[in-house]
Amino acid sequence: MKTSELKYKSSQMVWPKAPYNFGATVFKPSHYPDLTKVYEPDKYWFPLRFRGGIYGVKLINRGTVNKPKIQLFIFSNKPQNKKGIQDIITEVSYRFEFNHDISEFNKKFKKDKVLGPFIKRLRGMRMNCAYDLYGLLMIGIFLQNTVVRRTVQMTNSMLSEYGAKVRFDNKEMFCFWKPEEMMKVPEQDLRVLKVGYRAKLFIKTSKTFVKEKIDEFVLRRMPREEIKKELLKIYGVGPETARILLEECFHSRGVFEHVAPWQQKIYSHLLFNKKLVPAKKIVRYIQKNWGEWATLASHYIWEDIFWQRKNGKKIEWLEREIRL
DNA sequence: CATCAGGGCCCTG
DNA sequence: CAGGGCCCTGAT
Repeated sequence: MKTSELKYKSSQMVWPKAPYNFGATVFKPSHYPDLTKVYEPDKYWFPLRFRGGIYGVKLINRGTVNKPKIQLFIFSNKPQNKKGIQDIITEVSYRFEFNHDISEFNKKFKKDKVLGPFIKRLRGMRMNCAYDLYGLLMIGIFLQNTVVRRTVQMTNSMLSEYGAKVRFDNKEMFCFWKPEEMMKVPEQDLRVLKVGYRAKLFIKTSKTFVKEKIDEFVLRRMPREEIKKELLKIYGVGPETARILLEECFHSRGVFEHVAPWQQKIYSHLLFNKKLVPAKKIVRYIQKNWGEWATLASHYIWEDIFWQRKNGKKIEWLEREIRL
């Protein structure tokens, strides 16, 4: 495989809207590890497919939660111009919610009996999505109907075979293939990589992306319910994958309507201190308590336990559910 | 050894 | 609307 060397570099300073929690926003400990990004405390590297090109983006935290400041480096394989740089910054701002105003969320719930402690620990955390819609959909397919270990294995083998390897700032990582490429791959070639029946999904959804000219920039301007309707039309996208895409890629934060069985167990522990509470009850509870902020609220509750785990706390019941 | 379910989804009856 | 099948793998 050919590695793209991104040797042209530019640097800009950006000031996200406070409060902005850099670490908790760029890195999500609940996500499975893969080769598409690199995280170190206060630093984050990822490839960005944008307008037909691949760029390398590096974010460095130069501020605090209350006085956020981020240095944003762009790496490319050809010289950069002002307009291009500005457009990439706008895109990264969208993906990492630099300009979202969450002050109302904090004000409203910092003394909330349930949510308060979570907000205290993760204050300024937002949703993020380093991927474009197509990339995140690929992740969604890797997640379907399997355990995390196998998801990781499938992702890595597919990236090594079909991904675009990029190198910048002395880091190497993979960017997902383009749908135009994947739609032409014979199903048998994918089956060899042990992705099972997902082989068909990768090819079919790629064809859909190309033929229907699915454009996430158009979707972003539509109301949530419209986006959801469009996403569910894609073969292989059901309620859970749509939820992932809506929350992460489209930054939808007001509607909480679906929990997968795995999440159901974890929310049952965290919110009800019980082994298994009916999914419907969990959904109602979260939506009722935190209304137009329900998704963001659930995100705080969700990520918190994984941060504790990352920071070395042993949580027996959680380990059983993760099974890495 | 066999059987089963897993961070779903589609299709069928 | 319930239930079976799908790839593969580790757990039982």
